[in-house]
Amino acid sequence: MAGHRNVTIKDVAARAGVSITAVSHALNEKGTLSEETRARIREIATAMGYQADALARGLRRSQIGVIGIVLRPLDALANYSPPGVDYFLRFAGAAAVSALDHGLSLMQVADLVKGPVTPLAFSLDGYVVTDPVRDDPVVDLLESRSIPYVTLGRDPGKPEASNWVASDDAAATRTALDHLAEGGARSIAFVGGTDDNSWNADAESAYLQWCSEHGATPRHFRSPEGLGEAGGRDLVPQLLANGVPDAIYSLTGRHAAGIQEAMRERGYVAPEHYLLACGTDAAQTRTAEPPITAIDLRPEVLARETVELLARITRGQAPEGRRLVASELIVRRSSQRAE
Amino acid sequence: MAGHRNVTIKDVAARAGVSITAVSHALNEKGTLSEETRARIREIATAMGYQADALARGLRRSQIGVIGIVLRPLDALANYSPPGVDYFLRFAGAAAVSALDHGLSLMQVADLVKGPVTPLAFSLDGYVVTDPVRDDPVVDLLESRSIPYVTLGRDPGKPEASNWVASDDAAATRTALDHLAEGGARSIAFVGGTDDNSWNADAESAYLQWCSEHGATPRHFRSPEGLGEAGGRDLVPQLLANGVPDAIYSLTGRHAAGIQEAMRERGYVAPEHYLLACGTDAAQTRTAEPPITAIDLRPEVLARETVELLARITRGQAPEGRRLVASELIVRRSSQRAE
DNA sequence: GTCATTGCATAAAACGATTTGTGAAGCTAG
DNA sequence: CTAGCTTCACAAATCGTTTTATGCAATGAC
Repeated sequence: MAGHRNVTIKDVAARAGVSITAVSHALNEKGTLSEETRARIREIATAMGYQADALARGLRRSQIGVIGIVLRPLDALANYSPPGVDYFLRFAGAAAVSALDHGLSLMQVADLVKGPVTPLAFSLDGYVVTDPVRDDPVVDLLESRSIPYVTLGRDPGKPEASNWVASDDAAATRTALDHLAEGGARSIAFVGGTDDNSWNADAESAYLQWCSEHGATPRHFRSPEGLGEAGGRDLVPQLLANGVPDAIYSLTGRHAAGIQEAMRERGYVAPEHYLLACGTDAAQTRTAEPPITAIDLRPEVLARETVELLARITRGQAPEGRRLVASELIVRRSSQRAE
Repeated sequence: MAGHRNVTIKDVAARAGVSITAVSHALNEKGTLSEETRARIREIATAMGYQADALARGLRRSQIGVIGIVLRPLDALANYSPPGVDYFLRFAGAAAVSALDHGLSLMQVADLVKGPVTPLAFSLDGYVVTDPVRDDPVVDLLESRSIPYVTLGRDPGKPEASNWVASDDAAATRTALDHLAEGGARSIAFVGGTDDNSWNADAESAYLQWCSEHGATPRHFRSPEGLGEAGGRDLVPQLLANGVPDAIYSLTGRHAAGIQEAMRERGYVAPEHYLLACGTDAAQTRTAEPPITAIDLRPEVLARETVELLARITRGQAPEGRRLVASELIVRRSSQRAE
């Protein structure tokens, strides 16, 4: 059943009694062929089941219809799909679907900068890079190879860049804090990550701003993203150092889950003893006991916008970047003061 | 920052003062160059940051270092990542990692047979096809293009084929049924899917066999995979038609979840009123209330074996296929008779 | 001094498309 | 009849590799 060599442009040309140029022009609406000839060639081509070889075409056009995606924060983690990061999985899945709408397909590329990388990596049409950090080596690499890319979240080191899509983290943070304040919280502690990306930066500065506007004393903590739940747990003694805070706002889902556990072990349960909210929604926030109020960053919308921007750029169109996507607060039990 | 054309083999040749043939030979350990020349060329090449263009190389070698994966059962579903199918996600994730071990990377290809498909689809080195059904059009397509592939689960229409890896579903089914019987169940109902794939077929026939060996009357139901939880719910009246069964063994996680819900609504709770077990593990079986006993198909092991087999085949080595992977029963509350 | 033999390097032909430039007809205008 | 236009098709160059076949020195044997 093997040896069935695929039909090439040469085969079609032979059958149609024309040159390969004619075939190429007919199929790509180029050149100066007569409409009759075009039609005849098209007909024969489909009859023979001809499909242009993507590699050969790509070699000429330097476009192969595939974009890469680099999930930056996951590069750092040992496991590529730990629980609590389903924001990225949802984003990647949605990006793949969106890509199809533009006739592109999506290839996930693991860590572009270390180790042997996919041979195809540098032949892709463009990249989506999620949550780059300042002076991100992946971004630098793409720049040096002049491969187009769009980042999800601003690149903190490139304020002038416009090739990004991001969730409106400042607004989301204010919404969450307002919600907690409405629940009666006066002192709200903030827990962020340590990666130098725009998500952490924007949420943090929005928190500080909010505190100053509301005359609250900021209580502000950080824990490395990589530590996950353990990082959240370890923070609890500090969180309790000056008494139990009225509310805790944790950016990452894994920290939030760890905090909730460690708090419970000490006898503090949300929403009775404190309010809890999280900056991103995940399986963990949904299934926690009690379920944790969280911000839905709307990865599907973000993915659509990101891929659309990248697709335009690869098509050489003028990019209208810097797109902000509004998030949505999902109120759950952890922040609803009992009646 | 653009226009920074990548360094080609020609550039390296020019700098080294040799022919491009020499460069190619030096870098690929071919030809009859002297060891000194080889070394010198290698040095210059790395100094210049040369990396062979994957497309051009692929055009010659017809191997680009990328394999495709088709998640067959998901093609049928509207959404590509509905809850309860995380077996596939785990499998795909693990396959990607395994691929890297073989210097390959993995590209997920959505539905190869309908609609416009990735241009690159037919230039990939090979495919992993999960759970093909009888006369699967995807498999036929790959055959007709003589693209190598390995299936996860036997192709029911190709008993002579050896290019497959599968979980040992007959053994797993017996293990689960034995476990339920140990819990005191005499009548055990079986719920399978309707897809004509080997998973359904093997589990079903193992069930019938087990029943005849144990003198039990088989009570055996089917519901289309696509219906998900609703399909499970709708089956409950039939399941209860002849009284409450001692135990229910549902192959898919989504059916199991639906069954559990609809049973509870009628006042039947596992494990008090009946025992429940599921043929695959998923977020739903873990977080259900009570958590559902399930079979861990060990997607990571399956992925490793599958990719390894495919990698050998693409390298032209003699394939040793037909690999069976043992599953593992995870006992949870739904099947543990209270003391 | 000639003829093999060996050692080393290269020229040229693929791979399968796209694109640029050229030219052969057929037609019209003078 | 010829110059000038169109109209339509094709030859050949190109993309960046790999691979096959060829060739040139230098060495050794007689």
